[in-house]
Amino acid sequence: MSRARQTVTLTADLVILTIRDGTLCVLVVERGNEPFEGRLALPGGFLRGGENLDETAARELCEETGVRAEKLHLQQVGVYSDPERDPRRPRVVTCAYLAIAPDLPLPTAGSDARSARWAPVGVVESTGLAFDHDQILRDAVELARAELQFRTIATAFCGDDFTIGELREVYEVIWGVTLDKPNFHRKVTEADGFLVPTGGKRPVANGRPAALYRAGDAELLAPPMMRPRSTTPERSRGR
Amino acid sequence: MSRARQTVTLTADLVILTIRDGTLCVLVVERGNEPFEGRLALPGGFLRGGENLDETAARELCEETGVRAEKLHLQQVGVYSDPERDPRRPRVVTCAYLAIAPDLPLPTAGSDARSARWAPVGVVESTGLAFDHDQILRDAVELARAELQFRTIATAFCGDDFTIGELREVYEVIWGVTLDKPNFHRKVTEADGFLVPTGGKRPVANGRPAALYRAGDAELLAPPMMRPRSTTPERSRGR
DNA sequence: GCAATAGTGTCTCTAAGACAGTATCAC
DNA sequence: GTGATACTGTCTTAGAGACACTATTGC
Repeated sequence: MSRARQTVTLTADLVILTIRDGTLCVLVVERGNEPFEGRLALPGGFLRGGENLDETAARELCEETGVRAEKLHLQQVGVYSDPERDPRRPRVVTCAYLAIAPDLPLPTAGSDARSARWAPVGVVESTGLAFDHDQILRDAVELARAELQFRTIATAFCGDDFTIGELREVYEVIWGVTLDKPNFHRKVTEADGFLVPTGGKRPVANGRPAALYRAGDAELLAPPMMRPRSTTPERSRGR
Repeated sequence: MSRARQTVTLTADLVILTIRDGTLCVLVVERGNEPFEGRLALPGGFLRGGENLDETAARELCEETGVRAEKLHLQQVGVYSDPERDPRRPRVVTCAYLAIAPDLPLPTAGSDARSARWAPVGVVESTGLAFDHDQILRDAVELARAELQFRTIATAFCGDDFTIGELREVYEVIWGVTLDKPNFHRKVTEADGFLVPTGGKRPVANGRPAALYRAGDAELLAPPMMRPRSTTPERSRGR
């Protein structure tokens, strides 16, 4: 029996991150069915006939956020396949995806009437999620932290147009550090293909208006954005 | 039908890399069954009852190389789930793993009498593999290239004890570049936790004997090993 | 001695970090 | 004007790269 090939069902679970009010937030849903009915969980869904898992994830992402998935950053985190991770039969194996979205209004009273909402990652990590979603969330956030250094995904947290101050806030919130404003400004404006100035300006409550930028073509950030070494109390959260 | 939950079988496929005679090589097997009978493919196997996919991969790795999987580097690359990737029913979805091994003798005439053998990655990429294994191989090699910069996995290509010249060869072969010997030496010996001197020396054919090192505790290489920008004709191979 | 590889010293230059100083807004 | 934020200039310093030089072997 234990040597037999397993037949499993596959799901794609989403860790959709955004920044709201200076806090890293994740989209969670309240489960309406067993198992773990009433508990918070990551959104996700089953693989369907004609699609691959990336398409499953993109479909779910669109359903949950109301935004075309092509406009958001979406990448695999990993596969979670422990035999005991889901009590259902046949075995349920999931592929976790990291999605990054700007601060957008959810379709709360939408057609599905899903109880999807943004919750601060820190809060969710202490209250706990269903299944092994705590582990998935930790892994996805750690992946996002690492990718910020070498790839240009930080712009995915911002809207189409954004200021350098908003981009800096992305790094500061996700890494839990404070960065030097002048140096950050020089660094990102000089990184080739990272930012494209739109020419527009955004008035600020009090102060000089900030120039607006759009995301450039580059996917890789060269040279990388170095993460400060000293100010890193985030390590303690790791596995 | 297309909206129905799919039931699938899961496999773990392995991209086992090593360096032989100054060439990056991958372990391939000749398929003995349909589909793709007689074609070359990556080794892999089905998920079994009591195990998760990481354990499936570790078991296969041990079977193919004859080495305890804990001694080798093993990590997920990604999930490949296109509906047409495997003609069998039920659908076969695979999770690809990257494994890194020192140049070791294969159990060729072993119990299983598997036709496993090392083949240069460049040759395999031009002759082609079964299924979507060409894509998997490209992704795994690209992952290895990227990870070399920031993690200490290069030591996994070496034996227990190795010289700095051997370690430098790992970088040069995988990146397809030549690195400055003195600068490389200083860089890796000063990186905290990367190398531990054993005190031993290895005589060389012609020249001063090289000091021997073992892999240190660090997983992250800080500061990272920067990959030369100019000498990179490898990009053209990408997807 | 010569050839070959291992390893060190030193100079240059780029880029990161610190931080003073300037620009442009609301009031 | 003050206060706030955006942005620029400049100095310092760490580290990458180039490369001359020394060290230790086989012959």
